[in-house]
Amino acid sequence: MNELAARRRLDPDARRTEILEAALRLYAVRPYAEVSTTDLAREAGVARALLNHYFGTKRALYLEALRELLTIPEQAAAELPGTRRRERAAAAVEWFLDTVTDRRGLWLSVGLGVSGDAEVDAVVEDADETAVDRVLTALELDPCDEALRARVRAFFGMVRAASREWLVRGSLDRPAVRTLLTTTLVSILED
Amino acid sequence: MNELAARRRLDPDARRTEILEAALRLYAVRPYAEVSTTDLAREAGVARALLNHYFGTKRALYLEALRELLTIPEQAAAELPGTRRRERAAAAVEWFLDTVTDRRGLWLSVGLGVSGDAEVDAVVEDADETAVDRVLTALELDPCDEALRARVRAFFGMVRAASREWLVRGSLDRPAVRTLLTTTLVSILED
DNA sequence: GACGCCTGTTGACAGGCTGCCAACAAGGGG
DNA sequence: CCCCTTGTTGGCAGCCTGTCAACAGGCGTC
Repeated sequence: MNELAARRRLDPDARRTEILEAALRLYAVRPYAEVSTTDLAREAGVARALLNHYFGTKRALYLEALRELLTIPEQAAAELPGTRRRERAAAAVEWFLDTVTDRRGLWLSVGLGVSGDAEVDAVVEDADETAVDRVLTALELDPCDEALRARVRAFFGMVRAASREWLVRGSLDRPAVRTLLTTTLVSILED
Repeated sequence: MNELAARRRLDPDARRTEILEAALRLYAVRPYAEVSTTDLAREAGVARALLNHYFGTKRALYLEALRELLTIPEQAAAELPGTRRRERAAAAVEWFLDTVTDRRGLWLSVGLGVSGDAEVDAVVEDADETAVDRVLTALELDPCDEALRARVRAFFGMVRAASREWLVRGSLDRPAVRTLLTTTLVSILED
């Protein structure tokens, strides 16, 4: 921290946000294990100890960043066009593809699947839970049907894998992904 | 290594295997980041430096263990009962569920999804590739159709997520998973 | 049966990373 | 203008990993 930038004194919330955004920027490029707290501090233009002060632990900061990333913009999704279920499902898929296109770098980098790590999994599962709510509500289905929710969560597994095929491998183009996901979504909804 | 066990001199292959199996045992319980080379060495009853001697790096040992775990027993799977495609698909799914039931601990622990880490992903993708071959061959479909392969890989995403719902969450029972996967598999095969 | 060599095996070292704590200083209140 | 709250930092202690020279098991040789 003996850089050009002098010692600034910031509002805690502002500083927290600065650090979080720096973290998101780094995790967008390299995976968790390859980012040191020194890197994070440098990117945020801050002393390393400040990370611990605000987030306690490197891991906690990562979880926070992950949660931030996975938080779906709560907007819309309720107002989907179409009347028949298949049309509404197609619209939901389309909306998802748009969102992913925006956040492409981050979405793909932070790890999209289940990690085998309990805390990381918990964050991902939380995010999935609200996503399931959104989907079921948008499709006018019962959000309390546990078996149905489970099938949608399973469907999300395919969503992640299909995104990868589309964005990383390039083995499917966007229309193909749309068709695949829409068809599958409709199919799993009917028992 | 000043334990009870005296210094044994082993055939390199045997020692390699011992270490690998020790690693699989540990990774079955704790995730990669929480297992130190000291732990690995103790579990294998060996000096820490020997891990590096045989595998070069802690990470390389992990990748080896992961590859070992994901290697599908090459047996069978070609001789599936049933004649119609749906029957054969159902049989394939059933076979998969049996396999997972066996290796449950390991399968679930090592992380089932995409990790965001290039090398780990590569190992998982390799395993997926041969799995795709098996499935398409068993179902008498063209293993060279790239779009088809991509859809099957996407399907594997659902397979992993559904396994989780079944084994970890208990939100789906085995018959429900079977139905879900079979239906979906058949559905994605027909463009 | 004793000796010597090949090589499997190990202890110790160096570098790097994380969490913690006492000390420093920005900047608003008196 | 000074002081005090508290945001911020440098440095310390502990742990972890990769490397290397040295040790010793056990097979071949005499």
